[in-house]
Amino acid sequence: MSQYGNVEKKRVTIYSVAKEAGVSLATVSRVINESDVVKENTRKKVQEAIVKLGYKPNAVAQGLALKKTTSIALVVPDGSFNYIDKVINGLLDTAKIYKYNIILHTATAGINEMNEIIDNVVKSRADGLILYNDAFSAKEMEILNNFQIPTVYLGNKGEGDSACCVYIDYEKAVYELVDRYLNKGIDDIVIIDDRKNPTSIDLLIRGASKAFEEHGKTFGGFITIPEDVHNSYEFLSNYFAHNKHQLVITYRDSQAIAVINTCTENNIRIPDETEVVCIKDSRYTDMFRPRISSFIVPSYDLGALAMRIMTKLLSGDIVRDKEFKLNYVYKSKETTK
Amino acid sequence: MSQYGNVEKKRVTIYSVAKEAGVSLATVSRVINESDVVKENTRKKVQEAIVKLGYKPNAVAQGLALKKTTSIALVVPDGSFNYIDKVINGLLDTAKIYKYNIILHTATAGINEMNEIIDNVVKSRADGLILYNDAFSAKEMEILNNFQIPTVYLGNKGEGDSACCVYIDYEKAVYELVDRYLNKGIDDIVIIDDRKNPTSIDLLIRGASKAFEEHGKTFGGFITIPEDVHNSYEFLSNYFAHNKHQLVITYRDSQAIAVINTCTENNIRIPDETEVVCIKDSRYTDMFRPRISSFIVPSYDLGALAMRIMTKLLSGDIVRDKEFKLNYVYKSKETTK
DNA sequence: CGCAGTATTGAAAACCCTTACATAATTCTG
DNA sequence: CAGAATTATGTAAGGGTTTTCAATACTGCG
Repeated sequence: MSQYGNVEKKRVTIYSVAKEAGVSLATVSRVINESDVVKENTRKKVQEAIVKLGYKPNAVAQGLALKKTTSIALVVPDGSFNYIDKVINGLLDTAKIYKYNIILHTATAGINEMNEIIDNVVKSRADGLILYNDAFSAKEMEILNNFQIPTVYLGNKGEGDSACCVYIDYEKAVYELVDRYLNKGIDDIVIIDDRKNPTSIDLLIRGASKAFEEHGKTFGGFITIPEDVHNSYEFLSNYFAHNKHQLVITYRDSQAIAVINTCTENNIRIPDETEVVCIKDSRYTDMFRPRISSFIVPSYDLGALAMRIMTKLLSGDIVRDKEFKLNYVYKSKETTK
Repeated sequence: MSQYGNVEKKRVTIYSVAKEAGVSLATVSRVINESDVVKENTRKKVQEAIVKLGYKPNAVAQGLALKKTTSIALVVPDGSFNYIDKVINGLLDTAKIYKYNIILHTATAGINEMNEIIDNVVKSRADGLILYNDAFSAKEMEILNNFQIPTVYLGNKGEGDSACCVYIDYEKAVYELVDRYLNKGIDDIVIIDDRKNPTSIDLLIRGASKAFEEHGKTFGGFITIPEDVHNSYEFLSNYFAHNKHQLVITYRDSQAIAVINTCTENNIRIPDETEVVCIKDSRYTDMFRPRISSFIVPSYDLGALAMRIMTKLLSGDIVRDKEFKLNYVYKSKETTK
């Protein structure tokens, strides 16, 4: 079977173009790659032949000859698209500018899966790897470090110190938030951990702990949704029927919504009795009623920056800063006083 | 610069393995490709050499030799990830099973962009193309038809009759829905069109029109959000401050939420005075209060099926059915009586 | 007009695989 | 145990590019 369908059209290669234009294939190659040595006259002949035959360079052959594919592998956690859409948009837009293709991989947490993906990435000879890693554990990250490929960690710090990373400083965000509440004398603060974003939740807890420590207290307020619970909504509903807190911090919008709904159902008034803050802003935090207080984060820029750093890495530029923290803005809306 | 980083490690190729194992490269190739002609003894030697050297086949070279890349291009509308996440999940999971790589492209509506993407796809020599096309116009689709590559349309019908397509039959869904309301004597029905998913909205309107016609009436109830309006929320808010309808149908959850919020703000009681149905279900339709009545659609299966059809297409199997419609389930919740 | 020097072009190797065909090794048959 | 039939391996061409180095075509100058 031919490359495209059953119609056996003969392939148009650099040879066909060379023949059509009456030059050697080397010259055609030079025209394609915009080398400035080729004479204006021959360039025109070649260009015409290219148009006439509808020639499109074969990136596979180029990849083999150049030992680079101008494609980069993007690994994201399974089922994460709904909350990283803007990141991906930023990443893809930037990739387009630099003419990189993105090969998309999803990974469920797990070492086997991670190894499989790496095999795949190596096999595909992607020039680089961007890993959105708020759902992977240190163990999984370790696998990556053993394998040499320019890598940018996205959404969180990397483990090895060699790789670049781009992320929002959630630790500081939570620190500031909690500090503010502690100053107001509010210390019944909990963080919801649904075990789906371990590395990010770690950051949140670290931030809260730091604030508590500075106030001479110890932070212990995380509600961990047990692993065997499939419907976290039900779990939270049950929990908030029996417990009340002054401030509930969640990572994702869906968790904030679950908390707000369950509180409301249990006649806990928001924000009067319980305040809720969602760390990761989304389009829904503004559409939901009450509007959910959250941190506005530059998700698009996050993706765009990651990709830009990758291009720097690949062009051989020295990247001095390894760690890029992006700013957030806290936006108090209707779920906080 | 070497393929990976600055360390100029010498590449391990099929030659190195052959040398290490004391066989010819043809034999190594046979072992890799699990040909059954090679003797058990030599196979073992080769396998050992592969492990020892850490050899990983080069898909680029394979692609050149085999004239196929085992990768398929996925084109989705810009900024669509938040609402097609499950589709992509299904698609990627299936691709993984069949060992296909997915090269991701986003397209804003527009002919230039579409041409650029096609250039890119051809250049990359992807074996096939899957197009999520609920945001592209006929004009853009036409470009695709002029170019020979196995294509599966996802989320909507294709224009040409040659290509396969997988979609939810929204036309029928709306037809049944509207028919039910007309039978109850309710005919003040409107569809919100935000101009972002023209082809899908067309289906909705067609379904509604058909139902109206069968009842001897004409359907004219679409609220089109003007092109120059950037904040559709504000537009709807303004609209519903002055207008009231018995049934409002929206395509996406965000539109339904906007309608519900604006109605509520204008003291229009839902569902008593106005009922709202969201066609495309999402995780938020259940989390929002009131819970939004919607059509549950098998998004994951949609993606999975598209990919499976693609593998059939590529393996040269004859695909008899070109059009795959998936079933939906209407779920009446709290925004309808 | 002839030659040095420069601007263009071409030939061929390299990139890393697959596979048809040829050859070598093994097994089977009488 | 020879020769046929079969099985296992090797050789070499081909896939479509880039790029080095050599060859050729031009230019300007004396």
